[in-house]
Amino acid sequence: MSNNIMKNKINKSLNPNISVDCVIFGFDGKELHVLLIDRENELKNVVSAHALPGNLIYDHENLNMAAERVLKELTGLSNIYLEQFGAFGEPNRIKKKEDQPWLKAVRSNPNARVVTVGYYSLIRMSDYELNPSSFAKYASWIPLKDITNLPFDHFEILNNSIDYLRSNTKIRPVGYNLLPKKFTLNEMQKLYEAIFNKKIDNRNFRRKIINLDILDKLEEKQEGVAHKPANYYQFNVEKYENHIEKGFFKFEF
Amino acid sequence: MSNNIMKNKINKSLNPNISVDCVIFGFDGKELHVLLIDRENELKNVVSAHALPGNLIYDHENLNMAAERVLKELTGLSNIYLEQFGAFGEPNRIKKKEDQPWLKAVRSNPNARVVTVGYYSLIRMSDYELNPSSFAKYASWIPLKDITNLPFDHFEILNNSIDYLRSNTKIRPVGYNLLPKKFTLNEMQKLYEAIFNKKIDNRNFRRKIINLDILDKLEEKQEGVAHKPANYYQFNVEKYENHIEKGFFKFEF
DNA sequence: TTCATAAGCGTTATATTGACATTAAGTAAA
DNA sequence: TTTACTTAATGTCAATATAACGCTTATGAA
Repeated sequence: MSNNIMKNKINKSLNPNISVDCVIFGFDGKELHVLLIDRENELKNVVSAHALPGNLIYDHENLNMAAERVLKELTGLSNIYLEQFGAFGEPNRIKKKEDQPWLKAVRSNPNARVVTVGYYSLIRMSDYELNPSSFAKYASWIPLKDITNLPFDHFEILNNSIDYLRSNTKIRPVGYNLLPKKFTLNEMQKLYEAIFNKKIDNRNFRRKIINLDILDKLEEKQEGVAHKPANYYQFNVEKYENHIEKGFFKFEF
Repeated sequence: MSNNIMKNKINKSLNPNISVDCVIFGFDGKELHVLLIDRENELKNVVSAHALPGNLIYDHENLNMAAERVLKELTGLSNIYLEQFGAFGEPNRIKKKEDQPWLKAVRSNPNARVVTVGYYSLIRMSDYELNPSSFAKYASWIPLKDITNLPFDHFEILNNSIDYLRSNTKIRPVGYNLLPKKFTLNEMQKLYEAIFNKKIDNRNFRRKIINLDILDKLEEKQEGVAHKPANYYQFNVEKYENHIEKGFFKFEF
């Protein structure tokens, strides 16, 4: 075996012990969805067909690259900003009996201990087309509220990502990736209500958001709606980024 | 080889690809310190003697357990609450030339790609004795401000943990593990000043902290000091835990 | 007695908060 | 063309939190 081939082989090997899993939240204007893959594709009659898109990483790529690659391979989505939110490493996290058939079908070393790193992202569903490449598997948007269990520790990972999303949303603005370019304040409010899963007073919401000074009010209004048309807003990217950077904290000294 | 021995061997094997690293912040009443191990112990003339305490994990332990074990083995510290703050997985994170001699001295597979999970903790230095067991290696407290470089990506990991600590301190109270059982408000203020590395107005600090309603004012005062004696306070554990749980966020709807 | 040191306190002007109900602007239907 | 329907948009008040700012107090040491 020549040195080159050898090197190539080493570089392109999947690491049996490290994986990434992606929690992609999508917003359709009404409720939060999560992007799940359909494992029937790989194994018929798998106990729970849906799972978070995730897989082992290659030794030549870093964790972010791995998450992006895996997401693309499994769902077709690319150019998505992914943020790490935690590592999950219970020794038995993929040892449940019902999860073994699938592991055996897809892993060359199904018994290896795997630590996974969780990544999450927020996107507007209408911006992306699922499974566009022939390489991509089958993935679909499932309403968050309908997800009650997942294989492995994916349900725990999902719940962790939700906690993370909520904490994060209290600390810095959210929505640039979730809302259309132009949106109404009520659409934005619905997004926040979806994230926190509770009703928000609309006067207070508007005041708070506007005082953040991250939005530009446009001239444009809704058209063709059977009610008073709402004004469109858009994010002022510079101010938005600035707030993302600094956060808005209660405790400043 | 009997089944038992085989099992034991599998269970007790170090995973070559996954490690944990611990950033332990200590407070002495004046400034923040970080607990670093001295690698001269294992290899003479190593380029940078100090490093974060960290090592590969066993396949039978979860990440938290691994962090606790590694910390104990390398520094002697135990019973410390460790919190995960990130995973670090650049493919070349341990590939720097100057780091190789040490890796070769301590790792059976020094070329393996290793992803590490960072844990951090905050403790009062006076509460713990370093290296008490014969098993423990050499570790010492280094003032944070004096740490300008570290081997591998440890300096990056350290900086990440500081960011995490600061964000966290803006969101929930800190200090229960860092301050003595009884402490003065000025000691607490010094802690916050050490964390944020800036002066804080003492009237405003007192008002904010007291309004948080997490402290109990004691009858006791300082004795033997050549100035007006300060009143002692202690954390009201129940209220403190409650605030840790809920956080104090600017954005409530 | 006075000196040095750190502790401890208070006010004011400004901004932010939560709670709460009505009017406005457009389409659709009668 | 009038009326009904639907969602958008707005304002006030009382309470609370904020930043900025300097002087007095209690103790041990000299």
